[in-house]
Amino acid sequence: MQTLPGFRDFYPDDCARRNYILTQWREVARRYGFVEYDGPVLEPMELYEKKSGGELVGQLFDFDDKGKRHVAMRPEMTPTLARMVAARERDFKKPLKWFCVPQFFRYEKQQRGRLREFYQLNCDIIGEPLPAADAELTAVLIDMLRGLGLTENDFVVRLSSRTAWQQFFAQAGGKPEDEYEFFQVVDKAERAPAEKTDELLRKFGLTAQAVLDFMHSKTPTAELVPVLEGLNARGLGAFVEIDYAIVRGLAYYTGVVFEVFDRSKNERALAGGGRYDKLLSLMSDGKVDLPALGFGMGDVVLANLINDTPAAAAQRDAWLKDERACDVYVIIAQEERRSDALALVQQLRDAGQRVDFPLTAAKVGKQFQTAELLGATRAVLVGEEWPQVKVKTLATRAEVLVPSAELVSTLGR
RNA sequence: GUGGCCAUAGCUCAAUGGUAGAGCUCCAGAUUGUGGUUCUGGUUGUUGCGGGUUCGAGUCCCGUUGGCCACCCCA
Repeated sequence: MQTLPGFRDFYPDDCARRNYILTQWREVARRYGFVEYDGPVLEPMELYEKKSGGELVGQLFDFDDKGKRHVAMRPEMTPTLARMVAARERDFKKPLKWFCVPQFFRYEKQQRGRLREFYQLNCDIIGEPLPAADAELTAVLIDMLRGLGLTENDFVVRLSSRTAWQQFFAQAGGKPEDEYEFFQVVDKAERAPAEKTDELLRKFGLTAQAVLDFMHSKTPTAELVPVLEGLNARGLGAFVEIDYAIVRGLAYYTGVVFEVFDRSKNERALAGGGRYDKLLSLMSDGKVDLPALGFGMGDVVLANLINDTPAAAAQRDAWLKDERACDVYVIIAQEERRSDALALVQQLRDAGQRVDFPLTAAKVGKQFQTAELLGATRAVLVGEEWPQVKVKTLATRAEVLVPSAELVSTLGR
């Protein structure tokens, strides 16, 4: 039996590498004052039909449960977040800075950087309309990646603005109800042939050239200036660029939008997000009307980039080594000392040490080999020296004799 | 959802249509109280699965499942 397509087994090494990313995400989020929340993995289907108008429903893992409820594995967090905020909005001081590290499920064809199951950090700020929030969100995003050993040479945040395109469209005489269709054309303008774009834009009285000229202008709009200032003040200016080619696919973005790309261009987007000031109101049927912004960052593309960035991979490997399963391996050189050894094992574990030992009789050489394999930093040899034991530092091969009663305090240092 | 390439030992890969192999890993020993090196020996396969062509198929053909890549999409 193999795993379902797009799903992963996490062997201990894989699990440790995954946890490295999740741990860094949580640490940096907390450093920025974000608090963690979570919701159900399984949700009623209607929750997702409401927001997207059914377009994304084909990419859901959905089924009928035994109570005949139509349910779906969660493909994203925003609907759940909207429900949670709407239900208890008054309980929380604004702005809310919430994060979540959910596992998502999307029925898509897998390829590099895209599976059917993945983890995605979600950070959202709710209840703050001013650009200071956009700068703070972008800053935490940058520091997430810096914390994983990536630099401005490895990735770039491309900042853009839906507002800027709205104004561009309005000045050309476009109507607000045509905005989304226009955004879709803009989104594809760089990839599509100019003639095709011209044809699609004709009804709006626009040309491909006009759109591309604006797209490639690097002048920040009034909305983006304070965001850039906020990042420059933090010393993070080198990580961002203005790029109006970023539009984002979905309809609900209202202001600043951004995507993060690796400089090598080998990967899909590392993260994406932006402001969605109307969405909470839409999803709560007007119960709460709070401005909001957020981003999502998946583990799959990120892990690829770390693998292919030597400095980041080295930092991860150092972390993994530090997380190894075992501090002390207790070697039982004489089986008649096994119960004495077990007493020591228990004392060390009570003192918080990570301790392992052979469950069955084995040669001393084999036991050292196991200690080595488990990444133990020290071995404690229990045998003919009793009531003393030998403490050996495996890296230096240095041995000292220690009375067994003093072992815990000796190793505690 | 559409199209292209691929599938051989735990891993990386060999094998003109003619006896399925190598390296690494793993296990054991050299070494009965001392580990990463070294040496010796050993285990491991319905060649993804199901059909077909052939005297004979890992190899050719059809189907199927899975993987990789591009497009589509990307909450």
